[in-house]
Amino acid sequence: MGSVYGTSFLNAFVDGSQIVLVARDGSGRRTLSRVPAEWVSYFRTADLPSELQRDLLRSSHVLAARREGPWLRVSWRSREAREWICQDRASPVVAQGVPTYEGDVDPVRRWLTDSPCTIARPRLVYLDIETDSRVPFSRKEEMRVLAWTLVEPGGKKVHAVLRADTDAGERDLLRQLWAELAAYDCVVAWNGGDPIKREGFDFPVIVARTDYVGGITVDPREWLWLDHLPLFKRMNMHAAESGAEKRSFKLQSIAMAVVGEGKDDFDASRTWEAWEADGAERLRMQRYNIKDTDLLRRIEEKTGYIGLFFTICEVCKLFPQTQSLHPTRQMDGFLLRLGQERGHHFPTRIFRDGSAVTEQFEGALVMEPKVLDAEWRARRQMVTGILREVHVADFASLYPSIMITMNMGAETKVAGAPVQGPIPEGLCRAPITGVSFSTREQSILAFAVEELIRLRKVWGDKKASLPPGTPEWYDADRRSMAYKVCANSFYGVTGSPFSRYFDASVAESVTQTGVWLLKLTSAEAEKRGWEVIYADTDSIFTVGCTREDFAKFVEWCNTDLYPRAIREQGCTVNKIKLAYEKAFDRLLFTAGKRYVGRYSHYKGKAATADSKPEIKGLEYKRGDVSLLAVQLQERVMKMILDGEERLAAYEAVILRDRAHVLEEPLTLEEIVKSQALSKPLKEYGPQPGKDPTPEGAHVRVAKVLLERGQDVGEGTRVEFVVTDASVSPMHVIPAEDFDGTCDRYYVWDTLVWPATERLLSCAFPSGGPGGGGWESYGRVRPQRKSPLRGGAGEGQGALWGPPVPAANRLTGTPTVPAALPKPLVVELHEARLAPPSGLEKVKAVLARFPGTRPVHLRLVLATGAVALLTTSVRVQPSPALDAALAPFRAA
DNA sequence: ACCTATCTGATGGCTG
DNA sequence: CAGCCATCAGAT
Repeated sequence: MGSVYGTSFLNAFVDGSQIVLVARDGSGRRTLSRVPAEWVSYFRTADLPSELQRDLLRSSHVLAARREGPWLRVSWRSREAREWICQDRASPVVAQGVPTYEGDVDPVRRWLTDSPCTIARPRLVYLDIETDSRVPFSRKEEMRVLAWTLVEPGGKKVHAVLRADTDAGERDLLRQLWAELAAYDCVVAWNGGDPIKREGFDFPVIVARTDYVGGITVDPREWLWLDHLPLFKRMNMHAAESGAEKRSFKLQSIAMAVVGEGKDDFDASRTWEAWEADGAERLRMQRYNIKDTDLLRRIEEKTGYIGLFFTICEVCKLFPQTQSLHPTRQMDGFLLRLGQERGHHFPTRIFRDGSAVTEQFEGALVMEPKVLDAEWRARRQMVTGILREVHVADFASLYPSIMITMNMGAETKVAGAPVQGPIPEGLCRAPITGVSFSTREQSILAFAVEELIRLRKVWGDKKASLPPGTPEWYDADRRSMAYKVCANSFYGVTGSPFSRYFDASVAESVTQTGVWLLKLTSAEAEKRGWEVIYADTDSIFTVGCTREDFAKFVEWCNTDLYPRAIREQGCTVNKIKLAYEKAFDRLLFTAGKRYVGRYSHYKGKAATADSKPEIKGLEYKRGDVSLLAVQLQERVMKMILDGEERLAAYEAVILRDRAHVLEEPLTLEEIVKSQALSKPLKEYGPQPGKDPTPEGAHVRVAKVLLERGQDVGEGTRVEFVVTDASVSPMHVIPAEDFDGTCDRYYVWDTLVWPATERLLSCAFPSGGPGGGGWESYGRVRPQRKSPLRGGAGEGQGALWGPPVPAANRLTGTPTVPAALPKPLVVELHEARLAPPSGLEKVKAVLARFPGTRPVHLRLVLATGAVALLTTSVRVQPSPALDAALAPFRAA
């Protein structure tokens, strides 16, 4: 088939015994060509006993066989024949334990791997349809299509609406749609799903309706169907700045978060009525449809995710359709091709049943943040938990670098090499696991990852050489990013039992070499008298040194420490590189993987007043917490980072929000919780052969929504409101049923306050104003149920619950850890601290009496109330200090 | 059908 | 029935 070699293809699919290849000719016309579909498996001839080889070659199931170096390439007559030979226990190949290679690769992948063709950039179009709203979602194939819109990336729109509520009318509408689609190759829709598998919405509906109305000759396989929703999710999860883009994946919510565009004023659950009403109503529905479609285009304009995905597909030789989003497919595309070029083949992927126990392996090192330990703080005389001037270094692309440096790969792994002691010539050994790899020939994995990193740099350099913002600059940027995405995902695929590259000992050697490097680096930093206060996977956080010290240290690690240590493991190359990434001016941990900090510099560039803080793991970043919780946490976070030390200032913010939660009307968006269904709804609840597990609130709500005919498939985010958490299981309602009633005590005690309490009790561990513990702001639920609930106050539930009992204000046991030195308490009078510099004057006085005890300043306000100000100053109490403070003392 | 580590909250059994 | 504990699910 010389005519199709070396060209570019848009799509391909198996049709009987042939592959149909889709391309476009010079004038842009779509062309179809056919090549034979091959069901291939490889053997190593050395593995095949001669008798078995003879039998194989004579078998009627074999279409063709040829030698390729040490390999035997066998083309089977059918998929079933190949499956039996490679996977069935009764087959002589499996019975004799002869390994097979790539015996699961489908004909399209095989052809793409073997031919030097490239992936063409498809013509992209966005699609959205409106359907009959009277039909429940569970019968989506029975919904009549009322309108459709296509939008091009450039903004050009085509729209059509049903002319008559008849099958003939719908046939015309769909015929028009397919005629327009002929100009495009890749169709993008939000929750479009899969046209064949009945998943999602738009794609299966138009295919099912086309079948139903009849008379339209079209093969949907000629198009690439790409679901924008999972694509956005996958690309955005790591990139999202806050939880706003994770809360709901409805098009309207994402559009709001990304392009800042609100809903069109139209009730989507009444499309039928709008169509039937004709006139202005119908026009509104049409406008709504057009606008929704255009939102897809605008989301892509902002994010560039589809463009990046197209580039990833080009790099990995995949067609840009929904299935190609899976990293296993991406790595398969890249590595099968690379193996072919280098005369190497990979094991047949065995389909294990779900119940099989998969091999687990150890992961990365995560240190408990030292600052959370009260004794540690006491030793360092820290009154607050806020760290200052913390230097952070991290390894550049740690896992890819390790894979290259240790030449890791299933085929370079050496069985039976010594786990400790001297390392034999020609081997290198991963520390901790003791797994050895040959250094004589580069592994495919190492080569692949090195190639990806090299190409990333090529395009990164190219980008730097181009005028920013030009199409070429964007293209180079996307390519550089695509190579990075691939390089980073390869370790994960190696650790996945569903991948043909799965090897737990290789994956574990990757993670444990990381652990070893981190510990090595940490030990060296501590030898210099600095303290490593936190480390996670590929980064270390250090205090006690200057910027110059730390920069020099990182340099020394790269030029001295690592080259030496790596050589000692027998490696012949070294790609390990540490970088001084940033320093935090202020940094607050609440737990491992949870912190917020403000930079003093980032890669040497000094931070400015508007530099955004770095937030990791906190509720602020999560999509499942209520908005009120996020807002309070955000405010308090900013205050902490701004250096606010007057606890009374925090109290004001807390009490204001608490009063709002307990006493004022609350909006749905402030309190709604959102959780995803991680599996199909049917799989919740008691499962045969498994212990019964309690049903989560979101599952109970999802079942109600299902009853109402809504789409609640796997991955759907369910929004709900808790109406009574004082009973078990707690009472919940779908968000759409919210009428202003909710359990306010639950909202404060569980949803809102704990997230902020954790911040404050880590920042100011000795407690809130007046020395009470921060926990005293919580526990607002009265001991007994409000008499208003259920009885006389019918219909109000907890909505108008009683105000917070006075007993719950600022009481509780102080939480000063016993190990901390007792602070010296100095009472000051507000009037004597006249701004602007009153407090500074007091601090200046304190600074003249350096010592070992922390000071708490109690400020007596004009109203008689007392506020507590913590200081970072420590003093030696003395009569002289007493005298110096006298002018500021309270009467 | 990409890994592990970690944290948080819901739930239900057990205990005093 | 509050508090402790183990277990599970979900999120990062």
